[in-house]
Amino acid sequence: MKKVLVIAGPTASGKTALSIRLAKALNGEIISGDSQQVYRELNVGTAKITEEAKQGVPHYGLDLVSYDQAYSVKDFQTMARSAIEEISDKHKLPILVGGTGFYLKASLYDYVFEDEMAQDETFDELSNDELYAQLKNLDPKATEKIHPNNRKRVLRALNIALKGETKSDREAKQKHEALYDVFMLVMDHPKAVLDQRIEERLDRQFMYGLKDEVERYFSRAEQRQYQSFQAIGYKEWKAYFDEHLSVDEIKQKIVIATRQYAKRQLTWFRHQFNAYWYKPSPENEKLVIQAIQAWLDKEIL
RNA sequence: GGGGGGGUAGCGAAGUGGCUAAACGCGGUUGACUGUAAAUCAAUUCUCUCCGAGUUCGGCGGUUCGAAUCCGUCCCCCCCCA
Repeated sequence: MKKVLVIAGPTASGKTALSIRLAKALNGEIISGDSQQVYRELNVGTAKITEEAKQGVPHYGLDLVSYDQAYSVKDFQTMARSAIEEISDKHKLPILVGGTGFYLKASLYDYVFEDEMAQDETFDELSNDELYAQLKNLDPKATEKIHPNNRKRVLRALNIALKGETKSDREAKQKHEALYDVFMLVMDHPKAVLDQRIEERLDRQFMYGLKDEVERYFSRAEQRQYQSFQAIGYKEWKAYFDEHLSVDEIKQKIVIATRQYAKRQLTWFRHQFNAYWYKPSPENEKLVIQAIQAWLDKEIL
C-alpha cells in the first residue's frame, strides 16, 4: 500500500504553510485537495498558494480548469489518484492537503463514480415530495438516508436509479476501506483563534485585490451561473452587484459564511475520518514530524 | 416646549386581551453527507432537577378569571415643529 500524508483542516487554519514545511522536511510533493483552487483564474478569493510560496515544491491539483467550467469529485478523484501514483513512483511522499473533506474521502477510499453525469435530468416540474416519492419506488434504501428537502441529493440518487443499478446497490458493493496507508492530520485551532485567522486572512484578500478579481470575472450576471461562483468570497458579491450593498457589508457576509464553512468542515473531519488532531505550535510541529517519520519507517505488510 | 413614532428572546422583526415561551429572518449550536461539497440539507436555540415546572415582551403600579396586548405613571430612543 502506498503511503499518503493528508493535511486537512478548516479554511484559514494554515494548511498551506504547513504543507510546504512538511514537504521539505519529508521529501514530499503536494496535491491540493481543494474544490475551488482548481480554477485557473481564481487566485485571491480561493487563497491559492503563490509561486514563490511553493518554494519549489511541486503541486498537483491547482489551476486545472477555467472558472467557467464545471468540476466534480470524480475529476478530483481521478486526478488525485494518478498524482499519488506519480509521486510515489518518484519515491517521494504524496501529501494531500485541503479542506474539501468529500474530495479527500472519495480519493482515499474505494468510492466509485460512473461516467454518466451529463445526462442527468433535473425534473424541474416536480416538487421535492414528488421526487422523493419516485425515489422511494426505485431505491427505497437511498430514501432512508436522504432528506426529502435535499433536492440535489434526491435528484442524483433518482438519476442513478433511472440508469440501472441504484446508488444503494453501488455503495453496497464497496468495502469502505482506504486504498492507501494514510496518515491524516487535522489542524485544530481553538475556535477564537480560527475566527481571528479567518478575519485576518480576509483582510489580506481584500488588500490583494479580491474585489478586482470578482469584478473582472463575475460582473456580468451570466458569469454568476458558473459553478465557481458558488465559492465563498465570490458568491457574496451578488448582493453588491444586484442590491448595492456596501463593500463592508459584503465583507461581513464573507466572514460569516467562512466561519460557517469552517464549522461544517470540522464536523466532517470529526466524523468521517480517524485523524490525528494537531494543535499547531512550533513544539507540536516537531512532534508531528517525528510521528510521521515513524509511520514512514514502518513497513506495511 | 409642542406634535408624531418607538422600546418584544443574541440581533432584526411580527404579534395589539385567552389558541403565545411568543410567527418569521439572521446569527449561534449540533449533525447529515458516495458527481454542483467553499455546495446541499436537517435538528436545535428563555431557564431548570427539561414526560413537567418556572420566569419573560423598557421600569413600577393597576384593570381583568386571564395582559406583550387595556389604564396610570416613570425612564430611554428616533423624527418633525419651536
